[in-house]
Parts: sequence; C-alpha cells; structure tokens
Amino acid sequence: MTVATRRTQDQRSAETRRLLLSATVKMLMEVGYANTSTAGIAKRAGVSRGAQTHHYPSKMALIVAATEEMFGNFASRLEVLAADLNNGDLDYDKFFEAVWEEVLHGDWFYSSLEIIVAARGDTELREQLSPLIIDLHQRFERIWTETFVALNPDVITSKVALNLALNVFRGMAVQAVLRRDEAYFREMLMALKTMLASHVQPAKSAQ
Amino acid sequence: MTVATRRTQDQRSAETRRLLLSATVKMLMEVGYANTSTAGIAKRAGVSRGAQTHHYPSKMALIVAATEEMFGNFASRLEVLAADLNNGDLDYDKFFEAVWEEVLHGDWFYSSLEIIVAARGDTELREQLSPLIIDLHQRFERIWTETFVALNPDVITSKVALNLALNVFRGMAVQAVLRRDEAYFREMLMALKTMLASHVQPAKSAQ
DNA sequence: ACTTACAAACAGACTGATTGGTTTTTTTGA
DNA sequence: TCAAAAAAACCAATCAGTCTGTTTGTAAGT
Repeated sequence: MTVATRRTQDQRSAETRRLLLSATVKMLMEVGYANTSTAGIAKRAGVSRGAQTHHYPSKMALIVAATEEMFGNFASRLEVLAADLNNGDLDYDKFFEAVWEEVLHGDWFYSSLEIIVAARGDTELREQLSPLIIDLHQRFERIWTETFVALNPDVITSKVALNLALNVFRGMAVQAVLRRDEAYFREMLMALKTMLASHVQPAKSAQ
Repeated sequence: MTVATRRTQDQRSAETRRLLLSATVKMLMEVGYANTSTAGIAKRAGVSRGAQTHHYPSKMALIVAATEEMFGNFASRLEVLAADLNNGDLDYDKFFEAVWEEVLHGDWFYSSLEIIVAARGDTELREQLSPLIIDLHQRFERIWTETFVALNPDVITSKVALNLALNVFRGMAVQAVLRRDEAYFREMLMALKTMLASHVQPAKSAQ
C-alpha cells in the first residue's frame, strides 16, 4: 500500500499465519469460543478474510493450529520454571506460585478450557485435539519427573502427585470465573503446597 | 390435541416450565452451550416456541432458571450422600467414589461447566450466576463441615480440605473430556483420598 | 537484464443456514 | 367476557464457508 517492503512468499505466509494464530488464542482467552468468529479473528489479526481462508480453510483448522502453538508455548514456559527450580533461582513455594500465576493470568489456560469445552460437543474437534492434549501431558510428566521425586513412591508416585496438582489448578481456575477472591485462592494454594510437600520434594534437594 | 385432560392454568404453567428447565439442563449436558438453541430446547421439551418465550422471554432467563434448579438438585443429592456417610450406610472410601460418580455421570457437572465457561464471556450472565454459585458453595460448606472434622485445623481446615477435593474433582472432570482412561482416574481418586485422610476424618467416627 | 507466464497470497462480496427475539393468532381456563 | 397460555409465522443479525477478482513473488525463456 505505502512502502512495499519486499518479502518472500514464505515470509508473507509465515507472518500472516502467526498473526492469525495469535489472534485466535487471544480471542478465545478474552471473549470465549462462543464469541470467537472467523471474521472476528481476521479483523483482530489485521488480515483479510480471504487470507484467512487461504491459510486455514475451516474454523476447525484454525482452532487446531492455534491450540498446537499455544500448548507448545505453555510447555516451554513450564520448562523454564522447572529449570529455575532445579538451578535454585526458584524455591519450592515460589515455583508453585509462579505456575498458578501462569495458569490464572497467562494466555493459555482459559483458551484451552474454551477449546476443551467446545470439543465436548464436537466429535471431530475432540478427535483432533485428543492427541495434542496427550502430547502436552507427556511433556508435563517428563518435566515434572525430572524436577520432583516421590518420598513414598508406594503410596503416591511423583506422576500422580503432578496430576493431582494440575487438577487442583484446573479446578481453581474454573472456580475463579465466578468467584474472584484472592485470599481464598491463596489459602487453597498454600494447602496444596502443604499436602504435596509430604509426598514429593524437588529433585535437586534430594541429591 | 387428542384427549383434553383438564388442568388448572397453574398446573399447565408448572408442567411447561418443568419440561423446559429439564430439557435445558439435558441439552447443556449432552451437546454443550454452543449447540443449545432456544428452538432446540423447545423441541426437546415437546413445547412450542411460543410457550417457551411466554415463560422465559430470553435465553438467559431460561439458562439462569435451569441453573438454579440444577444446583438445587445437586446439593440435595450431596446431602443424601453425606447423610449416608453420617449414619454408616457409606464408608469414607465409598463416599468419595459416589461423589466422583455423581460428578462424572450425573446431570449436573458438565452442564454447570458449560454455563460457567459461557459466563466467562458474558458479563450479564456472569452477574446473574455469581450469587447462585456462592449460594451453592455455602451449602457445600455447611454439608461438609457437618460431615468431616479436621485433624490439624491449624494446618489445614476442614473447609479448605473440602475446596481442595472439589477442585480436584473439577479438574479431573475437565480432563476427562479429552482423556478417557478409567484406570488413571481411579488412581487419582485413590491418591486424593489418601492425602485427604491425613487431614480430615468423618465426624461420626470422631465422636 | 528484462519480459512473460504462472501460482501463491490476499481482498472482499456473496450465500444459505441458524440464531434469539418479536408479533400475531388461536386455544384454554377463570 | 377476559386474561393467561400456547402456537406459529416472522424478522434482523450473525455465522462459516464459497466464489470471484486482484496483487505479489518466482522462475523460465530470451
């Protein structure tokens, strides 16, 4: 239009796709799946609807691609936190607080919740997302088992403790939609840390 | 149409409303909020769209009324389970298994999840539902504190233990959407019971 | 170097279906 | 006789997907 910044086709494509996926995640996060239309995404991304359908012919293709990227981003973020715990930049308490912060205020949790709930009523979407979630979960388990060791593996393994913690976070985040009460969630998080502490400890401190 | 069973206006109204609310909850449960239309609800209820808009002029009025009833039903169901635990018809293990069964296969959890997620992107709906959820939660706390006592209230109170358990259930149910793995959830439930057992016990056995 | 041919990228109008809500008409009970 | 209840037609808005036309980059041929 104004200055013709010359780019290769690949560069143009990649940029457009990036804008679309980012806009998709942000819209899911901010207004929910029900209020996320393909036209809205295109507008938010600053891309024409034609460009959008060119790269992602259906809404599902767009959602699935956005989910893939979002899961990847979150796992990476978690890897960083785990590394921080391992090398001493974070202690046990701060680690969980950072994860909770990430869940509550990061891009990922609520957009994934929207997608999961949408998938409940859409067989095809569910089938497309299922492998992505399983992948993500395996990445979680790998990160976690490299970071925490169980005190009594016969009673509660490290893996189960991870899943318990994850599910508490999930549940809390859902509850937070209709109940904004920071003190309540702080108390809950403290209780979770206390209960977990008697079953797992950071691998680093076990050396 | 066929046989004119003579009923009072109140009876006709009450029956129509009952059919509509029941159909609403069932549709939310089975196909999700996104696929729940007012026309679909009316059809499923076997009621004309005119009758539906007569009793519930907007979709929100219908959703809110259905939520109210559903929450009431679930709290009642939980009261029965708690009473069974108190009078010895259920033991500690069986109680939690019954609650989990209720969450996973009952009418209420997934329909409430749909509604909560929908409320996230709809300010008015959120404001209407907020008091209902708080009511329900207070009922939970009352039931729970009459049923369980904390072993070390200074560390973890009975109330916090309840909320932790509730949130684990919530999280597990969300996870169950994309991960159907009964063994996994059994293991998770066992871990939850183990962890809870060291902080609360049934009030009855404490007498 | 410079055109030319072509395909990918992009833009935007259009379409059929569905939605929630309104209005009009008919039926039923008081 | 009248108002509540119920039925059904109707409407504007929105949606995902399709279609047609334009722009931009690429590569072959000269």
